[in-house]
Amino acid sequence: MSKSTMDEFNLRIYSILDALPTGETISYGELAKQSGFKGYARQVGQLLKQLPKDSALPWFRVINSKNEISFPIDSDAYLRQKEHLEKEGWRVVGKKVKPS
DNA sequence: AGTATGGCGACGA
DNA sequence: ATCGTCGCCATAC
Repeated sequence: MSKSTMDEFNLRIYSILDALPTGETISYGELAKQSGFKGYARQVGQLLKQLPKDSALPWFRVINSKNEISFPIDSDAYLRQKEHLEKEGWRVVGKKVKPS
């Protein structure tokens, strides 16, 4: 993947994520697919992990295809994501993100 | 150049 | 529901 292609990829991911409605979630793979880069789920993860902690983008609305938070249960990141999701009406049991 | 490591995903057992 | 195994692809050594 060339550098310019990557820039394009990043922009699309940001754009889609920015437009993702409150109360909704999306998977890494789905994001990748919608951006036109099917199979780039891991790259989505890589991109999101470099976002500043106070980013305006709803990074926490991105979970894996099994509807789980992709962080170790005891990590800080896990907790932060859980808080956010619950604040938007989800119930988080372990790693599972369930509708309330 | 080869290997390990991820905020992943699909499928089979 | 859970655990392996593979496939996937950029990054870091």
